[in-house]
Amino acid sequence: MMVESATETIRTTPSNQNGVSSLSSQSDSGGREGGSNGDTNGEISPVDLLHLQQQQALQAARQFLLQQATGLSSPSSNEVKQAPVQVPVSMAMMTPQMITPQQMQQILSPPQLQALLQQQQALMLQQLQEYYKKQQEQLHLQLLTQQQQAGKQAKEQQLGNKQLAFQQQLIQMQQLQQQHLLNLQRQGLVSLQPGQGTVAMPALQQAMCPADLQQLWKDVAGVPSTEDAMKHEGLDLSTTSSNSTSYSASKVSPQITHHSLPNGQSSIHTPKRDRARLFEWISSFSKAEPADEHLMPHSKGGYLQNTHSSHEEHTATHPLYGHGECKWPGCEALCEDMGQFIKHLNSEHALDDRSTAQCRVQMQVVQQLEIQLAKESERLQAMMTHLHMRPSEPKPFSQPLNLASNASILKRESDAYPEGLPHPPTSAAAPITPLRQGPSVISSSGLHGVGPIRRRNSDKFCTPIASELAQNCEFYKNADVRPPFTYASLIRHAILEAPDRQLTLNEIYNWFTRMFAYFRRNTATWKNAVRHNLSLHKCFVRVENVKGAVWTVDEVEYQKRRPPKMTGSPTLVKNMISGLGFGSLNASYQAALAESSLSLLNSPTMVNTSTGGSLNMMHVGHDDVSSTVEQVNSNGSCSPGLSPQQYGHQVHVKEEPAEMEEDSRPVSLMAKVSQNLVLPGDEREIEEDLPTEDLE
DNA sequence: TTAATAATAAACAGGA
DNA sequence: ATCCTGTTTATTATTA
Repeated sequence: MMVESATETIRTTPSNQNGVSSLSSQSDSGGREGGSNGDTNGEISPVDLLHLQQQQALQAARQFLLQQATGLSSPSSNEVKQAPVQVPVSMAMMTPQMITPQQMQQILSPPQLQALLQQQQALMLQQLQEYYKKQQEQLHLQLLTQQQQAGKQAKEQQLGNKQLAFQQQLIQMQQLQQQHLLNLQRQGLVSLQPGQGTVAMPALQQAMCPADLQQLWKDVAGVPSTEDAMKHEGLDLSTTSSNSTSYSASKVSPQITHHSLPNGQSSIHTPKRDRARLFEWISSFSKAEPADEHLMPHSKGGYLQNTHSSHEEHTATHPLYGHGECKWPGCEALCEDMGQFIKHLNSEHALDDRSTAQCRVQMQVVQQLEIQLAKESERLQAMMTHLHMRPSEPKPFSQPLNLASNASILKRESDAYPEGLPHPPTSAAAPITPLRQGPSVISSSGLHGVGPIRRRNSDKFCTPIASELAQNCEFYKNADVRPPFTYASLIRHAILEAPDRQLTLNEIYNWFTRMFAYFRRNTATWKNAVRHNLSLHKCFVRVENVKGAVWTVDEVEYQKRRPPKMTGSPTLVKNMISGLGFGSLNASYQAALAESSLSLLNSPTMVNTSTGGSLNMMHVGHDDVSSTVEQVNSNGSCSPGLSPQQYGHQVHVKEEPAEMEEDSRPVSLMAKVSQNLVLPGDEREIEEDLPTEDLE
């Protein structure tokens, strides 16, 4: 299901590229495959299923991460010129049957790649979880049966042994499952960038809810008691088994158990080998850490290292020690001083299975929290966006709009945003793209990563440049990928990002090189293009300054030069709306839209007379959703009442009231409308795919 | 097929 | 003379 939605994106890839048709067919089948697998989960061997999906996801993931790694492994200083990492693109060489992850990566925009990966991984994890759950239940059932039978037989020792075996199996399952999950994370999710990380790892969230984690902690903490009990051969099954069961019920355990534990012997009983493995496991994280550090400064690896090298540090403070007690999860042992704590740490939390398992869990907790943070951040952003543009947006045509329709707009948007799906980061900002010309962004972003290219699509209607940039800032900074934006939109963005919304040519250059690795080469080419754009487009206004000339943006002009195709009569607008497949769109809303576009047509003077905030806000708002947010970022002065002067002087500098926006307004409206409309639609699709996404 | 748009290349001018 | 900035024209590709 999720896979399908991901491939859906691919399927709609533009038909102008050689490999596209092949892509469609390929992804189509892939989508079906994934879907059917998901449905027949119970029938097909889960291992096969996982394998298949893992391969799909990981293949893409690997490629993506590779790209990231190459971009990020080099000194990440913005100014450092990076060796261009270019992926030779030859779509023509693509055979219909062969879509390499590389090509996928090139076709998909970073956010889309992320979305795809996340969806696939989410799917995998979900299915994994389901499968594990089944296994767990089965096992538990068996255990109970055994208990009953054993009870009847009244053979205490045998019972003990059997139960012990199951117990061990349970524990092993837990561990393996955790490891499995973590492996998946590591392969696909761990190294995502912070910005992108905000949308990453929903999969884990699906696999675990906070309550699970809590329970998990208890259970993992409970492991030692089992261990001890087993050592004494006098285990208290009633407690331990229930513990483990409750854990496993929510967590699951793998069938894989059987091959790692052929005779049901717990790893606890083979400490040497396992410790070696554990150590290896842990060090793998420690080693992996440096590379990822700048991506996830708060990464768990550091934590792990801290934990395990703590005895060497002996500093006055210890992250695991506070208020006189050990802060090791689930420990809370009282330690009078640091020395005692260290002692306790070394004795109780040495490198063993339990500690490692707890570490794993802690990692998951951290990731869980990161996910939560990401979701909340996104929600905040959506809220800000919403509050930002709403009050101003309806103004120009507030009369014709009744409250109800306004409310419906509001609702749609607010419904759409907070979901915090992996996809939305970009799609939320570029809602129009997926449906109307969905793939355009995709194709433009990576398809021709090198050389002279034509790409402008994302700029077509509502440029999601701000949010896209915000989301993938790091990506573009480091990856030698051409940003899928027009020069004009980039320049505009650069200028608007400036504190006083004006930049010299050189500053614009610097912004380009700072923000995009791609523009750190071929400087002559793109600089010429920048100059060309500045001169050519009326939306860029040159203002003589004391110290030279600066460039500003005339938002009105910028909006004017927007796609002419979408302009037209309200009927057209209406038709388009219905044509977009929003059958469910309520009629009054449509009418209101049409009407509002009319009112816009009829009141072109508003544009000029009202240099006030509302006008500007409208433009800003409609242009790209997050540009309002972006203003918050760029200069703290941004507020719902964005000072008109900020645009005001620019508007005045170069004003051509005569030729009015007979078309620009409807365009703006359309863009706005599309955002409001497509989002929900987009949302619906994804919602079906990720039913458990939104957990709260 | 056509028109609009964008990217690219390049010629050119003026100023520092 | 050279570089930077800015304007303009031409060509080509893409898209609707």
